[in-house]
Amino acid sequence: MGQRGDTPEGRAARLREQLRHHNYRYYVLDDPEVPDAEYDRLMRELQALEAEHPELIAPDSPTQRVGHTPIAGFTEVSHRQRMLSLDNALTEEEFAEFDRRVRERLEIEGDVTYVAEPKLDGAAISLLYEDGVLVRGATRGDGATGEDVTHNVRTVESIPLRLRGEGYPRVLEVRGEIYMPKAGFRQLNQRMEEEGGKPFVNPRNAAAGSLRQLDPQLTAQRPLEFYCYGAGFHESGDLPGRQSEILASMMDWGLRVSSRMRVVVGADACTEYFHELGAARESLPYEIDGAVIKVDDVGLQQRLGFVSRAPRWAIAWKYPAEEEMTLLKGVEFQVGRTGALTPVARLEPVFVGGATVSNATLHNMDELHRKDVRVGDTVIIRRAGDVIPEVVRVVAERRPKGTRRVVMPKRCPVCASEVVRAEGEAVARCSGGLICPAQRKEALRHFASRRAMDIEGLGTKLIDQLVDEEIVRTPADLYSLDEEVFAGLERMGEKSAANLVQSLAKSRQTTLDRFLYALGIREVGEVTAGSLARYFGSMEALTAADEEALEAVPDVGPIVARHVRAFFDQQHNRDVIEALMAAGVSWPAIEPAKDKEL
DNA sequence: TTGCCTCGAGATCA
DNA sequence: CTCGAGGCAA
Repeated sequence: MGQRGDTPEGRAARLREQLRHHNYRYYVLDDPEVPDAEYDRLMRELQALEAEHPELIAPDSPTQRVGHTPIAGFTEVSHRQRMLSLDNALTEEEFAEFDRRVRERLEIEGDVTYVAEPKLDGAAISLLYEDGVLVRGATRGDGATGEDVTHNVRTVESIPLRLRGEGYPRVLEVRGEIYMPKAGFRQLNQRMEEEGGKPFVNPRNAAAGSLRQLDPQLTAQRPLEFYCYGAGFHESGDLPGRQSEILASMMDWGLRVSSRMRVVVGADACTEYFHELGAARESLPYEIDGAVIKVDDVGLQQRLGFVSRAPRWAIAWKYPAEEEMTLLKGVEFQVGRTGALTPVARLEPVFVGGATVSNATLHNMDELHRKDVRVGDTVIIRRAGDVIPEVVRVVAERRPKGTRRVVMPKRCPVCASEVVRAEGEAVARCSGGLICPAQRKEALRHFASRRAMDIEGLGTKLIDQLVDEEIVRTPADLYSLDEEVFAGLERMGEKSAANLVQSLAKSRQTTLDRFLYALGIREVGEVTAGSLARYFGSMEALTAADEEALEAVPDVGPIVARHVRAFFDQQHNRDVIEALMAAGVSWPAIEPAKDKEL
């Protein structure tokens, strides 16, 4: 209700102020001041006012949370400060070791002051505020570059579109976790099932999936929440000197911080916190997989610095991974790109750690025998680091009679070539080389992959067909195929075939780095391929280099040198390279670094 | 490794 | 409608 003499601008400003306040009370403090009906009434009034005076609409108005048009696609954003991951501690000893290292590096005799908080199971997010207004939300990505998900982030009510109060830096990056509470997850799944959709398998995937929607109207229907846990980049304004104070400031600015955040002094207090949190875990309204412990003093954090991808001043102390029992139905041997035979456990599917697991690698025979895993056994499964399925151990009491030790096959299960295990090595390899269709398929997959030749549209199924039908033997064969050949394959129409021919043509123009990497030389990954390319500058120089010359390349030791030399010593490898170049694969010339140094 | 989303395109059926 | 590919997150 407008007051007499109130201008539309003034009224709109006051309504926004009130709505922001109530929103904050409701979503951030979880302590509403007014009934929902009152909030709705204010919101409707503002909407009406804005409809009447569209010029009054501002992007940070509470009415503007949910955009009405889907975005065309995701764009990349580079983080102004890298988003790092955390080292893990899985046991009390490992945590004690972390604390010991911190004290040692800082030369502190007594207790270190830490900040502890729950580690939520959601998706990490970076929020950028400029002049207190939310201007960008981005996913973590690889830490350096993430995806712009601003349109979706804005729909999360516990994320303020505008910061409250004052004293925040003019540019402030807030970091935190977007997650889906257990209750919201249950309701959402119920709703989806009622509507004939299929439910999400766990809250984490539901949250991450919601953030990847193009249409913010859909995301707005998902019960997402946000907790902030730190600051990233900031400019024109200072932050306090302690993590705990930074978080306190964030709360003043209207950001939601876990109410279970605590300042804890010394390792013992951390341990106590960890166990208390563990006891409360079940009853928490959200899923957590551990606690995050950070050194409180920012000055000390800076002195501690970083190791490669993780800060030395923080650790994720995780609860033991969930374990389940299931039946081991068989052990198969998978043939990799280098011919390595990896034993893989085929399991009766079992839901563990938020996903259904039906395969688990057994790494190698030593590992397999150490655990004495046999077909027919009941085994304990977990997802190590909550990702990779792992056979923990056999349940000995449940072993049926007549099981036998698993043995490495004498011959490759794919091509029947002899399997050899080099002296002192843990892995056994198919000796068939590129005779072996499995190795050929893997080599082609690698060749076509994004970071190698980047042949779009050439996926697993297609490669399988091309190799099985003996249309393609080596990567060079790919370039001699035309649309008719592709169109004759399963699930390939004219359009797909033409697209594939196009992307093959495009891949011809590459770089020496990529080409070297694409060849799949053992021990030559992206980084080494880059070093070799820069050092030698040309295929001719590299092919001619002996082991001694190779070892002169930075980060290339005797093992890599031997593999590289062995690769070029094989006539058929040289033939393939020649054929590829004859097919038009080329790259810009590089000035060899070798010559510059001399 | 699994699950999620999106896109393009082929397969299926009315 | 379903599938394959690709990209992303943990």
